[in-house]
Amino acid sequence: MPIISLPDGKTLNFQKEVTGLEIADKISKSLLKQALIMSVDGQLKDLYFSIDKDCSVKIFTSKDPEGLEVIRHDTAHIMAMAVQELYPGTQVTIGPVIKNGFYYDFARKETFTEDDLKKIEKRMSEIIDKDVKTRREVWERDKAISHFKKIGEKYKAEIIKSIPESEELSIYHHGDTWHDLCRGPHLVSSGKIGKAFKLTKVSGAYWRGDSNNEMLQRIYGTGWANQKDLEDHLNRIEEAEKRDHRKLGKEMDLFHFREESPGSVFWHEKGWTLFQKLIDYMRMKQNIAGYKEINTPEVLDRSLWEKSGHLEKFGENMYTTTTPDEKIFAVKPMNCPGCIEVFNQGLKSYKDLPLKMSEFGKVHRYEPSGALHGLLRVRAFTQDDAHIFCTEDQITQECLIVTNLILEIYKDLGFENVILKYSDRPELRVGDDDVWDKAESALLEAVKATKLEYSINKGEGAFYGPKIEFVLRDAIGRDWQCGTLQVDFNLPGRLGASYVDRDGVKKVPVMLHRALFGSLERFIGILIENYAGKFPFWISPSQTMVIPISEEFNDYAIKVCEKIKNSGMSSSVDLKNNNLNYKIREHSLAKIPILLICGKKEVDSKSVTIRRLDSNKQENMKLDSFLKSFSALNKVS
RNA sequence: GCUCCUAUAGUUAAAUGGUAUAACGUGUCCAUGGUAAGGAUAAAUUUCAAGUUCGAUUCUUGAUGGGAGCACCA
Repeated sequence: MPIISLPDGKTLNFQKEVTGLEIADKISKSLLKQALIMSVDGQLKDLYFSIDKDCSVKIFTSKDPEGLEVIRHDTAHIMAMAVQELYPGTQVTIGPVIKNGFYYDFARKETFTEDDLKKIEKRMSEIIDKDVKTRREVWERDKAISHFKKIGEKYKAEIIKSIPESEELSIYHHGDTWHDLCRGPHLVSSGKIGKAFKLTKVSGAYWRGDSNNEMLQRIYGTGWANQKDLEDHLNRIEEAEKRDHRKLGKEMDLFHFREESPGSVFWHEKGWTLFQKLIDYMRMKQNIAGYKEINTPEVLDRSLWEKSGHLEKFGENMYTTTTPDEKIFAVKPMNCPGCIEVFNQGLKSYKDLPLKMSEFGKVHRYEPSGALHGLLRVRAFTQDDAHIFCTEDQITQECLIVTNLILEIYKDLGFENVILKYSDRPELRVGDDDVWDKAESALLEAVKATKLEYSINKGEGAFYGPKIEFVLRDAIGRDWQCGTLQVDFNLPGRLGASYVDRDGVKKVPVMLHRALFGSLERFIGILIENYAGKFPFWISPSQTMVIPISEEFNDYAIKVCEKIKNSGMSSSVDLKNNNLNYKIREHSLAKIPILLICGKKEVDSKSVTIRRLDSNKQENMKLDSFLKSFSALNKVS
């Protein structure tokens, strides 16, 4: 006689075993129609799961995340079913729910084409229209393994072998012809899925995510509760495409890439201006924070990289170069060894610590070709790097100071939403475990002290120490990993760094590695996408454009432009033979924040009429007051 | 690096087994203008290498670059 408690506190009494469907029916007809899945004492179950004892039940619809997830999961199953119907001999592997949708990995000799996706979509639609019923069975391990082997599904058989003995093996049947090994739960029938899904792309993916394994074909889909949500999602993708920094970089004449040097940026004047502005800004902030800026060579003898451990642990990513007399040098992939060499000049005392040395160092890393992606992943980039030499006692405090600096800088650039990722020791590493213990606990303590949200990534630290990464959220809700802070008990010792402590004994300092933007190149890519190319006035690479209404006012326009430049802002004057409308359109599309129009009225009153980007309001002001108020805007407070 | 897709004026695209078309941009000329495209005209293009073919920009193979993922990662 189960008594079912509902989320609103009410209870329902039943005379005998009861299913989720019956409970929903008892609550209301409309809930029965909308019900997708339920939780029984917090555990998600199929709606036809039979309940025989008292428990609390919650029924989910497409409005709940749980409901949406099961819709996506079922869509993945129906997709696999459609694929196997259309392409016999295709093996199924795994098909999980992911953000915004799902995918399923298949093993098949022939490749899936875009046309195939359309055919699969159509077949899925037909299966959904047929509203085939779902049925769950529990199988014996051995039966399951031999069954899947027999029908040629060797991947499924392998999956079963890796499932712990203690777990129940459930098989879901969709209709009479198709079944899949799955943990579930699933919808009652295929009709519940609805039609708000779309297969989006097909690509390769390694079996079990391991690049040593064979490659499968992965079909991605997006799935939603209703048509509107699907459209909204597709619109969001379109919006993101409009902001693509590779597209905007070309349109706005910021940079380009070319075959001769894949993954290295050719900065154009405007892009380079942006780059330099960020460096100027960082320099100012770091000066205040007590950093000493240095610069070290880009090409260094291989012996240094052997000593530091880079050649051994990072060698696959390093460029080396041989001189005419057969000496081998490496192009630096990181700035740290060079920085330690600077630290090593002259005797250091404990009184010098913490010693903060910054470097805008250009590093080269031979990244796999498939990883390259515009400015976001390049082979040559400039780090806003710094190394802080300190004692063990100072680590936590220094980490906190760094974190605050990072947050302040992100905020100035328009990013207020920051989370942390903490990564501990990787498999491939230098240094003893007790040293790692110390480094990890000191850094984790600092992470906790920031009171920011953080996640832990096991085994993803640098080869010389644990790290935290700073992830910021942009204007359209995407997360970007930028800054990093790493605690290093290893490299200073390897490269012979030391300081004289209070007791007169030489000791090895701890080194903190930190970068705030991470890579200037990457950060600029993120900035472009965040602002859709419409930069805040102070970092905009072309801040103002002066437009005379006709040739008659060229002299005045030139004078205005000169005055703006003399006040430290950038300005150009458009003397071309086009009409005003044309010029306004052209420079608005070029995303110049301020246009200054000069005609008779302005000449007579020594004023300018300004037009701000994305506004058609005309603001007339005296030239002097323009210069004054906009110079103030030209720096962050 | 792996799988799939892809490569045409400066840019975005179109077309074809007989060397290519449009728009924007650029140059020149006319129009001298008040807040998102005034008019005319000219110049400019098939990634590279092999193969098939009488003939390849088009078909095939390879290389290189680019794209979507995977793996790797700032």
